[in-house]
Amino acid sequence: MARLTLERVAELAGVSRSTASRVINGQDGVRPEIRKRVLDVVELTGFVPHAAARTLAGQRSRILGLAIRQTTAQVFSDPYFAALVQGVSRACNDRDQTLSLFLFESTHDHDLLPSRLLRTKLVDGLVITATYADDPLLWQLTEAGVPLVVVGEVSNPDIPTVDADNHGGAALAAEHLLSLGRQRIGTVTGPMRSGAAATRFRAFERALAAAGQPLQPDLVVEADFTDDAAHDAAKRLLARGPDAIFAFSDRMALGVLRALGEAGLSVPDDVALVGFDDLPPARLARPPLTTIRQEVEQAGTEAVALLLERIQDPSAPARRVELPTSLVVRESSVPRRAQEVSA
Amino acid sequence: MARLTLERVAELAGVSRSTASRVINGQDGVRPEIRKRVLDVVELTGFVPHAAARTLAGQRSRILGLAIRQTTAQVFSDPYFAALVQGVSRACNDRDQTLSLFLFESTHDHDLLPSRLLRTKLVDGLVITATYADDPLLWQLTEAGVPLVVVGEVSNPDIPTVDADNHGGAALAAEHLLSLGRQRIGTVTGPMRSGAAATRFRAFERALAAAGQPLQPDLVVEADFTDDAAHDAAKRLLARGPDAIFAFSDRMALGVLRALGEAGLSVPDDVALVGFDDLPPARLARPPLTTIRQEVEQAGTEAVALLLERIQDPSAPARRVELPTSLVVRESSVPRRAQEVSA
DNA sequence: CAAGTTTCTGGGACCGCTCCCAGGCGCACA
DNA sequence: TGTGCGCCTGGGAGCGGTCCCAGAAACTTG
Repeated sequence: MARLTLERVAELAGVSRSTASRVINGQDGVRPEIRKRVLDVVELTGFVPHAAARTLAGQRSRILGLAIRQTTAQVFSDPYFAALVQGVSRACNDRDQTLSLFLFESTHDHDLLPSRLLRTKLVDGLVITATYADDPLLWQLTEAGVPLVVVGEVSNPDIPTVDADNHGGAALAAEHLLSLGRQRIGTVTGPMRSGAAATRFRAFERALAAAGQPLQPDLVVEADFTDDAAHDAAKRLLARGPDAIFAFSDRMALGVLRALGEAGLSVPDDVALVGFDDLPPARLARPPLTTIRQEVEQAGTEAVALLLERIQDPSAPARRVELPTSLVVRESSVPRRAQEVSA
Repeated sequence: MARLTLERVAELAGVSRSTASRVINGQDGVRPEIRKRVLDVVELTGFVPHAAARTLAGQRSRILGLAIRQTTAQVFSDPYFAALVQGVSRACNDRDQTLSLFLFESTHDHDLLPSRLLRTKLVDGLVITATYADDPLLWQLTEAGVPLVVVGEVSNPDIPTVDADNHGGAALAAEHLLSLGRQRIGTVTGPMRSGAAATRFRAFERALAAAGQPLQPDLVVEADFTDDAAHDAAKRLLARGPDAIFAFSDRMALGVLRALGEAGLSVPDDVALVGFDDLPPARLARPPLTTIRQEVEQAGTEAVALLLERIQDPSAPARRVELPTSLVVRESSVPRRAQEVSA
């Protein structure tokens, strides 16, 4: 059986390749009657254009890459990335793009990204996340002329980004803990070279200071967004007797929670706890976690939209989208007197 | 600047396109001296062959698809899939393949899979998971002649699969709970049309029966692998007073744990709990979860290996790889008397 | 009704690579 | 030294589309 090609479809419809191509790509300038004839044949045969041929001839692959740097082997199991992937995937499906996922370890697969995905012209553009604000990779990529969108913060103003309102979110957390009357408010931060962590930190610090209750340096510990690191960091922190902790992600909050449990401290009675993200684990934790909600999945779809814009017009100024954050109060931070109220 | 193409590389090396191609593809039959000349030019220029052109000419895209059906919006956040993706991704990187991720909702994106990924010849083959044993999609795909590997169980013997030893794992769980002296052993199963769930159930049932302590029908409740469903199912189950529960996944065990907590029951004192998977959440749960360990990430890499075999020789008999399972005992099922031992 | 437009349609030239085939060259053998 | 054979190498023909351009057809307009 001869392969089904555009040529064959054209033949069956009694038109030329060019005309068939126009119809299939929805270009106008084809008489309705002829258009219908072609569409009928397409319908009948189930013709679908060959991806590679299209790419080769048309210079566009309709494949978008999603690159995630794996700091540790477990990073991808972070529900944050799961949600992000979900959003990106949905957007790709909706906008007729194919998603290519690229998980790389900085050390090992580093050059695979440029060579495998980019210089081969496999992808039209890249959504990239889990990078640091001044990641050299980003410069490398922009210089290579790859359409790029970063989910998170970057220092290079020519790169479009989509990010949560980290500033507002952290401020909400601070105000909330203050409103509970907590006096010794501590924090388990992410790595400070991460833009998100740095921003949350500054905002948190500022909000506490504004309330006349500045953040005490000894109540600040740094972790790396994993629960294990947060657990260890929290153990150090607990020695300084905080009565409230703001963890920079839910996943880290879970680690903190574990440390609190091991120390025999009750939440929120002894220590109030607030996380960041509002992903499923927050709700499932015992006690359920108060957290700063951000729209991770939406960030994914938004990133795809930005990337498509970028691909179409690479010279347009880089847009930056900021997604809202909000406070979700659960049991891990209810006021002390209301503590006996159950879920 | 003229684009860097194979032609140009050949020119720079003073050889023909064909020879350059041979060198780049590692074929032999090229004089070492000439080979070196070409490789030097490649090194110097950083040439990488154009993916689409290769695909078009060579009939192989070097792209593997990973398709995951999304039963609920949250499925992908299941750490099981996270681990699987991780494994598949790593294997693709190692074996010079690109990974295309396709998350689809049965209802909405169903036909996107065949048309977007397959008929366009975008992918050389497909790893597919989260399907049911007799999923019509699988027949459809095999009939379309797409090289296919399923992670899980399928009824069609012509499809290669990689799967955990569900039978052995479930038996381990049963024996373990029996060894604790539990009398009223219940189970929260996955959906029975899932092959894994069915197998685990049969094995669990059989192992209990073999010990002269058959599974009581009223102590069996079915859920759908999500924690919420497991939580609800467990609430029903608890009314029948079980003293041990085997949940068919860690994620479900977490839901059960929540239900137990809400019912004021202690684990493992009142009810011993065993999960399945041994993914990170199991260790992080309070108390840490006894579980049946399976090598999810390895399943991913194995699937890629099988798929590559399949692509190379589609007519070879379908291999089935079974990965070992093992019992990991943690606090959720320690013997009653040892309960006071802390972590 | 001729000439000038505008609208459609068809053909050719690629896109960059792989693969097949033919020819050149060197060597062994007779 | 002539012939045969094997090893390398180069050229040509696609792979299946897109895009540009020219020419045909249909429609204006004076």
